[in-house]
Amino acid sequence: MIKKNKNNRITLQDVANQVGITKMTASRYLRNPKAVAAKTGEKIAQAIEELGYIENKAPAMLSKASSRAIGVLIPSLSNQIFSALVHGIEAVTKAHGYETLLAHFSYDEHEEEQRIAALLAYQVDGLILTASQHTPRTLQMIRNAGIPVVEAMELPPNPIDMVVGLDHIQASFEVVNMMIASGKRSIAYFGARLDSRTKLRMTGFDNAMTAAGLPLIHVLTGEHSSYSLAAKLLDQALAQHPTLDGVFCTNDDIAIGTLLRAQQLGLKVPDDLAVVGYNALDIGQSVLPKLTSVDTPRFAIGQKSAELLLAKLRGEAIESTIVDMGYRITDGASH
Amino acid sequence: MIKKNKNNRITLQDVANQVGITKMTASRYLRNPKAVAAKTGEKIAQAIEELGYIENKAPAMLSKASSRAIGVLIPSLSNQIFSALVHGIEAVTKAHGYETLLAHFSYDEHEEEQRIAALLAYQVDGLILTASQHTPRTLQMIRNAGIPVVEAMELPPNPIDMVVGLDHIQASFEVVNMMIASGKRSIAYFGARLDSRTKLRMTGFDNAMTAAGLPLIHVLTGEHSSYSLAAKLLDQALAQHPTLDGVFCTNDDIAIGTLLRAQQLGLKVPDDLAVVGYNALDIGQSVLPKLTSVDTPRFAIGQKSAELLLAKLRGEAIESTIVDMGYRITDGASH
DNA sequence: TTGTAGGCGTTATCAG
DNA sequence: CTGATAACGCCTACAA
Repeated sequence: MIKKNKNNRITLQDVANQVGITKMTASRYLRNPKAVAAKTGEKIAQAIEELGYIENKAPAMLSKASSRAIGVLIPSLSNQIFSALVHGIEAVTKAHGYETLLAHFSYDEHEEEQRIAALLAYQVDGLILTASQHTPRTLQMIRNAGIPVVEAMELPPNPIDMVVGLDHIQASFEVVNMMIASGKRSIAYFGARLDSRTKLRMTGFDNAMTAAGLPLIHVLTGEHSSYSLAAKLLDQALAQHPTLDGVFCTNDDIAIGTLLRAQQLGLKVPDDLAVVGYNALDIGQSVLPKLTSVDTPRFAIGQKSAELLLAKLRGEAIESTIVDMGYRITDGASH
Repeated sequence: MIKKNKNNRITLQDVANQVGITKMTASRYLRNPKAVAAKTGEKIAQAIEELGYIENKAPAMLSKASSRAIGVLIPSLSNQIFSALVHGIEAVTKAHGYETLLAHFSYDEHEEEQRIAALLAYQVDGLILTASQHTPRTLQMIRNAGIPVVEAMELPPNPIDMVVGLDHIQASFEVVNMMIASGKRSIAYFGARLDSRTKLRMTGFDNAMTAAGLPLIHVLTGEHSSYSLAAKLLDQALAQHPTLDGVFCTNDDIAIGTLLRAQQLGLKVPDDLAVVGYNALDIGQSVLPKLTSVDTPRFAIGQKSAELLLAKLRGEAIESTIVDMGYRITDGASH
């Protein structure tokens, strides 16, 4: 009969009892199997297997300086961008034996604050954030925790600590200039769910249009972006601006919805209406014409963010605490 | 100067020192502000604010039976289905003051095993899983932990504990019968990333086709589903089966990609080719004709899963440990 | 209303 | 190579 503790979970003591040693030896074996006698090690391994022992993170969180876990905050669980970012992060953290605690906050600063408090309660050694806007209390909590932080995706002007991102204003400026160079004159910006990146892209759009002496047309909504929402935005834009000949969209979901709607209305893309997206999702390759979009290196941003964070945790010198990972404009045919 | 402990994080002792009381009183205040004198409470609140004290989960994980956290495992971070499931779960857990620890495993049983071990190391009180296939070691770990488990999304024949899902075989059977009733005779099943739900839907497809005396056409790939992958699948299917007049897809991503590709090839949907999807994502409403799909109540499944789990944690009697949440076939026009 | 003592599971440290 | 002891931060139980 297997003895269990109050929590009904197997402890190192149970393993030690089974083998007839002290938990100290079992503990040593777990961290470094060669630190105990080969014979003892074998018995311990067998007991662990037999009892189904699972590590307990609590004591480490309680007593050690490091919990060997980092927290990652993403705005949304259904966005391929952040999925790729997380995969990039985990490619690095796994290789270094770090746990990744994931939390999402639905693009809400106060929700972010609560999730960060929860992650800090789990004693994470570092944080990777994906927004550049934080509540004062969030900033205070992070300061108090005294842990390294990476803000990923953007290049915020007043970073908390380290930054790995790209210049969304510049990328938007460049791609809108391409649209203007194609002869488009009445271009609208379609924005949804007004998060910080949506605003940066709008700034880039505004800069390009203003520089060309063209009017600014903004069609914005606070709703979560979706394909069907895009159709509504286009209908609205065409009603107000019948001469509309181009749309720069804050993301590919909006862009695809706009493109499909335009084609349903009998508009030729890009001749009658240019449509440009952002993020270069796969679906942009499945429509005709292929979608012109801004490709962002989110996997690489994740990797670099994790590398910077772990380097700082190891106390290594960081060459640059602000890293611009750049972007690429895809050669679509929709602009 | 604020005193900090070894971990450099503020503890209740720091708060108590600041006020000139013992940490016990501060602890009491946190759990129930009315348990201490009003004046003391005010001072404690002020000190907590001033020092930026954040709860530490470690002692609770270490000493109490309950960590007030549950673990949730999802296969993918970029799938709206699981995003909705998680939102449903959190709607319930938040209301009950439970933390949700999220992990993803990329549709890989062994990755799932590792993530479950990690969640158990964090002393979660319960688990919500989204797959019905688990490694033997996963099952053993869960048994050893002795915590309640909900398997969500499917109705597995040999459940670990509780189940909240729907009958994918029946849903697929029904929708394929609709295609047959529309006069389609040469229908293919498009499957990607062969997870358990893909297989269940294929079984439903097979059942319907066999019952109608029609041939089984399977076009499968182990790749992650995407719009552009769907185009390849359709090209392949048409090459092998020139008389193809219908496609039942394992999900809407594949279905939309198939529909767009069919239209690019000049095929009329549904007259030349019927296309039916699964999950009823928003994009199905943005294409013409609107996509016929199977709508699954994933938010409600999340809610119900969390409710069952918390009820069991409270020791309440559960009426039924297997809950079928049903499905609905959308009235699209693509079949 | 507030304080004291002890314990949760693991590991650093020091002994053997 | 292995063992004993103390410590981590909080909470339960008991005491004042």
